[in-house]
Amino acid sequence: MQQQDNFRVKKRKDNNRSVTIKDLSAQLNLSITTISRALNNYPDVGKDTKRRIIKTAQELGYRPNKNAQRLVTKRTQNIAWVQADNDDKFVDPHFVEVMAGVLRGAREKNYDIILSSDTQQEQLNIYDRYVKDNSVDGFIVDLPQENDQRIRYLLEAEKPFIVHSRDSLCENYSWVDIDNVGNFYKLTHLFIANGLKKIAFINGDNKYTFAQARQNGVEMALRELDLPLSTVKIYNATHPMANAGFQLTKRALAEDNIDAIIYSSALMAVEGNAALIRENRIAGKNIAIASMDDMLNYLDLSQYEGSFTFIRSSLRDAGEKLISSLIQQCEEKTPPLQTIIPSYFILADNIDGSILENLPKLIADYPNIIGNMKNNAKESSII
Amino acid sequence: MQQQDNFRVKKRKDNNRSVTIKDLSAQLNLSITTISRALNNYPDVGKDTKRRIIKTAQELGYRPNKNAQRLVTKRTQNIAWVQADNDDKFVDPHFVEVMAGVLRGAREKNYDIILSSDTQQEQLNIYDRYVKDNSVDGFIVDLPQENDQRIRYLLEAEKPFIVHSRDSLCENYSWVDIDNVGNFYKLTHLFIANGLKKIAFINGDNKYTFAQARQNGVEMALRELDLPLSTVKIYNATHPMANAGFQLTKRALAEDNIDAIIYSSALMAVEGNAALIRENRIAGKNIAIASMDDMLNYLDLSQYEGSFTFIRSSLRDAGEKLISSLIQQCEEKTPPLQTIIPSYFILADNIDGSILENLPKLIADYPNIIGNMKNNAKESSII
DNA sequence: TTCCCTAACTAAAACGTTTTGGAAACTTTG
DNA sequence: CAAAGTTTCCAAAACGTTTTAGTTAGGGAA
Repeated sequence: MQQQDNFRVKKRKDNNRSVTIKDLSAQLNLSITTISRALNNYPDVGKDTKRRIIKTAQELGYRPNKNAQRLVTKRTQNIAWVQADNDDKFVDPHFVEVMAGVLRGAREKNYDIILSSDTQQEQLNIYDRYVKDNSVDGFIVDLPQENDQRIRYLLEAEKPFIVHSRDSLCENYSWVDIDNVGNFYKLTHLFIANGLKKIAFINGDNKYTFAQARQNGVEMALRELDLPLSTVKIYNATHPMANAGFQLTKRALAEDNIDAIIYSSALMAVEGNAALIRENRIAGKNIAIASMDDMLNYLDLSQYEGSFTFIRSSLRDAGEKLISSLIQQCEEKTPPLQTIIPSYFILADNIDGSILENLPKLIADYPNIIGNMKNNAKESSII
Repeated sequence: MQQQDNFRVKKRKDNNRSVTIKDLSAQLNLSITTISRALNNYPDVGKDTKRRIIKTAQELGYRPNKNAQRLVTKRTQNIAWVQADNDDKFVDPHFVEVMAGVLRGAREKNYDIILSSDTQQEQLNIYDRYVKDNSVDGFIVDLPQENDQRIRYLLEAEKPFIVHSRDSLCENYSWVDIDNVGNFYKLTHLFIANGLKKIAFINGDNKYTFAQARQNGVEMALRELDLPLSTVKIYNATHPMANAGFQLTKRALAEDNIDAIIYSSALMAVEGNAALIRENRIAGKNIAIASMDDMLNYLDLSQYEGSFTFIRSSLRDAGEKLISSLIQQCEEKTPPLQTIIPSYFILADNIDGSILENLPKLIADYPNIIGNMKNNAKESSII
């Protein structure tokens, strides 16, 4: 045995072969079992032995072969994140922010993120492949639509997953979301209370539940105030972002005599501002502007603060929460984890926010409306 | 044996166990070897048998266990992409565009992308881990700096990799880049020939080689024209993007009596335009503006065309080329693959581009300058 | 008939771990 | 001193593939 050991150690440099547990075993004259158990912190290995093992493992640069580990443990420490790539546009730039959070959380827990993309029809095949070929432990699901097929698939397959945003049947699974209903409910109240009469709401693509929820929030407020739904005219950016902010703002200005615009994304708000300037509409002067602000690090909004009202929430925090909840769910069987990421209102100088504090309590049961009002009330706060 | 088979097949549903090659073997009364060889297109399996095997494999939804495959073949079909996450900012939004291309190319070849992030110091540890624990076949390296430690590490480790952009010692490895030197050389010539006297160049962070190359191109043109380097005043956005466009434009306007600005990124150009408007400087009227345009799908530039000059190049194409070259390199031992992605000039209405056609031939040997002029001359074209 | 060749198949080893089910040596207890 | 624990170690099986090194059966040539 000992001879073989030395032979092995000498051969180690050949052909860039990795150091294996066998090499350690040879070097240390210990069984493979003992080494494995030492490195995995089992209690049944002597203190000195353990120290010795760890020391030479480091010296030789030993790293357990992940694929062997994964084969036997059936756990991969990989999380899949499949992006939609329908047309040649692809990729919401908000994705970058979420990703930053996800990657950070993954790193902490020693997980890796497997990223891929495909058309909506093909996405399920990717899911299926990942499930069946054992390459991931769980999934991150993005931008759900109502009755989303990915959610159905994963529930059926009993694979751990977590959804960023949620649909209206959000009972059985984990998600991370903001309080879209409550935020836009409050915002509508706020604008109406400040005397605004005719509002354009430039929302995202209505096929996504986040956009539906925002619309629901707006309409809930209007109903509560006994105002016609037409008080807020809704525009949907069917392809999110690309130029929609500019074009839809132009349309909104042309079609009605509006005194306020609400944007569903800061990217659209900034684009739209260019259109406003051309029409001599100045935010905070002769028109009120509000926007969701997802804190995109590459889009500096400080020049707009004071004249824009923002609902601010951190996508990065959402990303970190997504991955940490998902990993928890992969490692221990937990009930679904559902989190609301807090949002804050940053008010334009000419907007009086006192109304927000006196808003009627948002109560629990709007059966067909996305958003659990109980959570909202306590989590969402105002600066 | 046969009894066991049936037992196995019946048990398949239990506990969500995946279908294995053994199940197929049992079901079909064939050896594991034959099944493996049939599915991998070996010639030594009968036609009928092969058909039968493929049929039942599909019926049972068999997918070879990736981790077992990876263990024995020592090939993972995984590519690592490690992002820098230094401070709490992180993530160049240009990344999204490149990613779209990379993911698309990966999907085509059935590869997966493993994405992770860490601080610059820690990144090498991630590389080292991936190499030693056998979890990837190759690496994508982003935003290199001069004498980049990641490149040195990977050359040393003899792992396949490809760099987006390049350093000045770009001989030994694969990269995909645009002709930064040539583009900014031409642009400078163009502006000077159009009578512009004092230019601000708002460049990226100078620690990256792409920014250095762009500066080199500008200075090469000035030297050729016997103009002082101060003709173009260079500003570096030390943290790329975030608000730099706005702030640096304000500074540039305050510090000199400039008649032109060159932006290294469209994001900065758009931000900067807001600052220009405040000073009553109108692009194409009383100031000339040029910008690199990486075709960010979420940033619509059509409203600026005509008054801005753009150097346009597709990051998505770069992404696709990156991954396809890298995979090729992983699968066959090839010499380094080096690609220049073409760039096109889109001229502002008031800019005369005829100068570009008569530019002195860019010739080969600028030893300390990034960019191989031979490639540039033939690949870079003009619309 | 015998020998060789080819086509079609297979048993067993290997990949590098973890896990199972002990065994040996040493300590404590009565 | 024997019995009963404890501590520390280990051989072998298992994970699910691919690959190596064949074997078997059948057909054709001599």
